[in-house]
Amino acid sequence: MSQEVSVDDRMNKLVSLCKRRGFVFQSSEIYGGLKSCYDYGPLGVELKRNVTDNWWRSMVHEREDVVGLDASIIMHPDVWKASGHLDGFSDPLVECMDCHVRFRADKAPRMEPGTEVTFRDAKKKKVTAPVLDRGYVCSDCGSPRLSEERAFNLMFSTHLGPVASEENTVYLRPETAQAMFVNFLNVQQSYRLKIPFGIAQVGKSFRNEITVRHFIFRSCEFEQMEMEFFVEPGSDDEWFEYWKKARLQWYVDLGIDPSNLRLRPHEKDELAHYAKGCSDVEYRFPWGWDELEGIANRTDYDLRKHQEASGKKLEIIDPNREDPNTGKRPFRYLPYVIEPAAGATRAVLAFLLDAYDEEPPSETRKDGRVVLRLHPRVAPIKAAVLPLIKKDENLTARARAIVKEFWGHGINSFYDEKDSIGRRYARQDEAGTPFCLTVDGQTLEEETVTIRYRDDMRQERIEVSQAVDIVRKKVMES
RNA sequence: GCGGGUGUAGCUCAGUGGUAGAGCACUGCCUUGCCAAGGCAGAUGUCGAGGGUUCGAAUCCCUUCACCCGCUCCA
Repeated sequence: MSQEVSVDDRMNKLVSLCKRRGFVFQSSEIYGGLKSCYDYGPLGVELKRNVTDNWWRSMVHEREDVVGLDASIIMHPDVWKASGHLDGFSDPLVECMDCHVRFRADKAPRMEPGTEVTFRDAKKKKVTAPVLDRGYVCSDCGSPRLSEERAFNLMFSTHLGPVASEENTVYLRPETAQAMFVNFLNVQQSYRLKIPFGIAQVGKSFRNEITVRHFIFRSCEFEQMEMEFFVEPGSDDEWFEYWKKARLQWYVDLGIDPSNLRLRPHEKDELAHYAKGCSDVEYRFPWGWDELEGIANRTDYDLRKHQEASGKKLEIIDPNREDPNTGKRPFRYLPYVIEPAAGATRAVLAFLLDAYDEEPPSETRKDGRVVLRLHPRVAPIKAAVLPLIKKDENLTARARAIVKEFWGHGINSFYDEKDSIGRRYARQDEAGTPFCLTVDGQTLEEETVTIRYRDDMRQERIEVSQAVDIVRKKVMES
């Protein structure tokens, strides 16, 4: 019990820290805030960019077989008709008049209309009532006394053009994936790609979720990191296994505690209609295990749907191979797709929660400290440069020069001369800055600075001329 | 959307009808100079918002917005 309270506490403390230090603010706060919308402050924007940049680097830049795409958020409405989002996103919801649970009509237990069913009402009394013509009962208590079905379209709609009308209704994308399918041949042909290959995209998606919860975990406007990997049918199982492993490892490599991560295969009844297999990368959030990323074997479902709906062939033509069925060249086929689809904003929350640590008071620090043990690669600021004494212009000038040198090498670093040195270290600990360089009298005499490590507060002296290299190596190699 | 809870300074919170507060944080100066040191001075509030009751509302009533917990959905 006490543990649950402290876990709850951790989330609340993180939300406070996010606001206090400028990671995340509530959107439009001075107007009372807007549901589920959040803004990323000076440190938050750096962290989020580092997360997506590291994803891009690992998925696109460090591979021969994956290329990038940045597609428009508004797409032709037929795309969503073909993908099934226009239908599938209008889930009829029903509320139980007895237990007040809200559930999806299409997932409710079916019953023959007119059947007398016995269930317990709100006062737990046994009641009998006939099943309505709709032919289902409450998925929770079994009551047939239900509200009307109400359709909820989960896509945001707007109009393309100044006059609002049915004909020019368009939608904000509910996922980035469809742009990769629609552009499949454009990318493949322009870049002379051979199967297997992937198309990656990072960007915002929008869903009118029924319930939003858990800070930035589930919001109506969110950021995705998705990659569609096109493979020859038959090799899909192997690639599915490959990407499951690779994606889990990505989080581990960026410092998430492996004991807080797991791969959870979907149950058969949980699988989306298009998927042959799906596994979620889950993180142990304060409220329980929850999804960071889904890796799905989408088969040729999407390309087939778009091929049918658009009337354009989306097949790969391999002139050097014979069709296994006819024995003739070329071999034409629709590739299968393995999709690792990650939530970037969810990853940000996981990185923050996993890094959040409170140290009790110790000999060196009587107040204890709050420290974000972020991996150096995702840390918003890599190095803080601090003159030991503000009054000495020689020290401040030297420190500022060092910061400039870091900037010149593309390393985000920060200059701070305000308050005592201990207080400045504490501020950087809360910001997750892995390294502090302190410029003191010795610096001017022998061109050395102390480097102080966030995680264990250890200090050592290094040559100023090597500072950039040392920090860069620690950021890149750790 | 349903049920329960919360909303007062940047953060954590006290304040149950009678002059809006504390700690930390923040700004300036002095002292100190390697882990949130001390002193002096200072600034800071639509008491979430709107309406009502009252001589008087942070406090009572109504409406609304946002957040948290459960149900539900998803990356």
